[in-house]
Amino acid sequence: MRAAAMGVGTTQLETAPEPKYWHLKTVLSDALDTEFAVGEVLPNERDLAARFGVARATLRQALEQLELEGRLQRRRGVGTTVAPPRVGVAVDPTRHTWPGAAGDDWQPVAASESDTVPAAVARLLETAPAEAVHIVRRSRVSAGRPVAAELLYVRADAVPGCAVAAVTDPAARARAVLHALQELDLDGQERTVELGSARAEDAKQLDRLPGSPVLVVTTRYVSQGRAAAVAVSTYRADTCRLTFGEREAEPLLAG
Amino acid sequence: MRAAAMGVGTTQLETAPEPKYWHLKTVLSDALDTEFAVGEVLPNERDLAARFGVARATLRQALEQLELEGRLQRRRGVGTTVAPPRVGVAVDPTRHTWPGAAGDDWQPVAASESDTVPAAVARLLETAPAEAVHIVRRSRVSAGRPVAAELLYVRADAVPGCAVAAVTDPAARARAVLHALQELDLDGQERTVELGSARAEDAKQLDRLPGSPVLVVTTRYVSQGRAAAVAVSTYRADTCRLTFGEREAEPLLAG
DNA sequence: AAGTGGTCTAGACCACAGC
DNA sequence: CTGTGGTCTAGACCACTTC
Repeated sequence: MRAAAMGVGTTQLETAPEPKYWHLKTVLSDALDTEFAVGEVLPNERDLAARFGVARATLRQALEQLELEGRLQRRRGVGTTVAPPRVGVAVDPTRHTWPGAAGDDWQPVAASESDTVPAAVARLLETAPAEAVHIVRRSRVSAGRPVAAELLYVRADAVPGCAVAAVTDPAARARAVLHALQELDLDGQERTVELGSARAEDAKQLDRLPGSPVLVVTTRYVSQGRAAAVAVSTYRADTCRLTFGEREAEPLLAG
Repeated sequence: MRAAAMGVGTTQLETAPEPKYWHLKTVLSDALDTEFAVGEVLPNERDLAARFGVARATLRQALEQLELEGRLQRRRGVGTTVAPPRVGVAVDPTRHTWPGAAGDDWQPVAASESDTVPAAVARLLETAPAEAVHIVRRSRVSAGRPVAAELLYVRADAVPGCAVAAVTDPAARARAVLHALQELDLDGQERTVELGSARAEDAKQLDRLPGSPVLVVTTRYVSQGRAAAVAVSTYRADTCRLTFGEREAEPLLAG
């Protein structure tokens, strides 16, 4: 088997002043570069741990880091495989447009109406407590894989309400809300990016376990001097590289 | 003691279909919101684990997630404290300027010259193998805390070389390289954001342990139709929220 | 010296995918 | 059913900070 090249005794883990899992990560990382192809499956964790003479928990700590850096992909019941380079997803089209405009590659999933939104969102939306808000769930797919899940909050009194309220089918309603948005003037938008962990619902949509690291992109859409909508998009941190600017940039890993 | 409010038996961990650490994280998160002030120190891990009737490793898994989300700060030998809200750091000044321009809050640390740069950087810089490159290390401080470490790669033949080469003091040399950059025309810049883990050197500069999660911002500066410089900035993911756009946005946590 | 979080071990059982 | 990664335990020792 291919992985036999990652032999025992070729590296001295025990004399290092640094943690074993750190050393292990380095060794594995080098092995991935030189001895494995994208998509190839690694030996299972118990074998790998034995091969390196460490406990399985220690081996897992190294694998976790490599997965965090987008080098590995682990699936329960299946195995650990070498991940392809991160896919670059454009986040900042130079053109400032509303969500749902022609050319954005988000797909509406469903919409509902609510008067309770997370406190942080309410603050960004500048809504009063119990003010009605449309909530649209969307999904972004790139290269056949789901890369992001989104919750879009739209102030109900920012869009002409009658046409939307009449729609009861969730999917149709989502389209209706997005369509109504396009009629508004867009003054500007502000974005933030931060690290988070996937909530249960987003995790399902992203085909990951709850708690997986995600890049949370928060966008605030301003119309007529006031926030009309707030989008909270969660991107898979392991597989995505967010790109800003005119054109797609080349891949670059952390190391 | 204050933490006594997070009592045993108030929640049923054992009947949940979801992992214990996940449940635990939720309970702790709620407790942080309602019963703790920013900066307050939590009971130590052994006590907390006993209080919730779980192994210390399980408790630590929950704490790890909360730290990842910027809710907690853990320091070896000291304890676990409640973290302040993430600080927003502006990444995309509307004005397109070179690094080192007046008004950017980066501080040059040192500079050296090298002909070996990471392969990914060389690709972005469009340099030939063994082509000379200036490497400037910079540091970004916000509210008295280090928030980011940066390595700036500048193509040696993009800047007038003579004036810089004569400078031997690393700090002075860093300033010289940055100063030389300002003379060039800046056509545009492209940015990417991805998740990474701190390398040993960056971790030291950021006052974190190696491997800590960081947001890696890669910027490519284009002059006269060719890349003149590439900046790789690593921001502390636990304490930072990157902001893009005209003005600073309000804080928003992942949950 | 005492107390903290960080690392590591050697087991066990569970949840899920695929045959 | 088997094999995989995911969760969990009850200990041990280490590195670091503070007194």
